[in-house]
Amino acid sequence: MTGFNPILADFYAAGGSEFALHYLCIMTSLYIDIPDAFSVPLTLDFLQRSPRELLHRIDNGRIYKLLRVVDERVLFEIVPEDNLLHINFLIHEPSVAATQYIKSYVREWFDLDTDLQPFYHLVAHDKLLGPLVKQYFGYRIVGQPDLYESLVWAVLGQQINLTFAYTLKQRFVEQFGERLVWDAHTYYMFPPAEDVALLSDADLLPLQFSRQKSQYIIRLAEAFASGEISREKLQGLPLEQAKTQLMKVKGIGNWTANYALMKTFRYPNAFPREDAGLHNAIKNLQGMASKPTLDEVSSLFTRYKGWEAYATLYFWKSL
DNA sequence: CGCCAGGTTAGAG
DNA sequence: CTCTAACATGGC
Repeated sequence: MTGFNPILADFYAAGGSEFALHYLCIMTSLYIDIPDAFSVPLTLDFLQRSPRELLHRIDNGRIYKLLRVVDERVLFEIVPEDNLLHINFLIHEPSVAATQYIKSYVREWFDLDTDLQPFYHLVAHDKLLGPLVKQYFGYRIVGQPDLYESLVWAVLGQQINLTFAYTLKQRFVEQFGERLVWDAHTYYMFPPAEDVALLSDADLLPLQFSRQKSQYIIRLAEAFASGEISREKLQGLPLEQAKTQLMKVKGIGNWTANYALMKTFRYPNAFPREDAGLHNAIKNLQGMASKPTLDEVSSLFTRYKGWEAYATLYFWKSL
């Protein structure tokens, strides 16, 4: 605890302890309202895609995560309840600013502020997506509020299968990320750009990064550490301008830029048109003999105009 | 062993 | 602007 709390001061003066713990629990609670079209089980499924994920932990339907907020380390759990998410801060009470940050982080992470009704209305009778949005009602884009982390993860996943991408990420986070042990579990944070900027191929090649991935990631970290790129600089730009800025960095092509625009900036019309998984999903659902060409993808997506990101999410879900 | 994977770049036409 | 080779390595 930091700062003076008159109630706790009175309490400590009285010499009790059980009451203090109880009181702390109440103090460190936070509630987030969730919209109707939000599926907790589907969100948890997504978060548990890989057993190698170290940046959050799911246990008994609760989500645990450690975040750095300026110079604070905040460990919290998210407890889904009927129409809200209950957030408990563990270890210690965060500052007011950090509390607000966590609250907006979670809202962004699960995209709780998007009204999905227009999308559901648009594709209700769509031959391809209609059945999917019924089956996976309330499935939302789990985003990545941190632009740097979003881009590094996208580069890690370029041209390799997702299983191996998670292996690389696990090694990267274990070796270079800060960790905190609490209640017999280890929580990790993504390696900060300032640290990664100082690495070299000699550090990353042993983790089985290709020379290309190693270079892309180090240069990306340098760009963030120097302030050359930041979420703040790109926030609010029109989609095409933001994409152009991102693609100036080596290793960020059209696919990666769109991925970040979709997962971090949440442009509803951004989507990775070149994505292999998307192509396979379309091929399967259409019963095509081979994967669609880029022109065919563009043509198909005209009917999802304004909701391309969510259309892509449900195509991926079909795989 | 072969094919593919949540691609990107540099270079040629 | 489009097409191609090179990159690099695990998963299945």
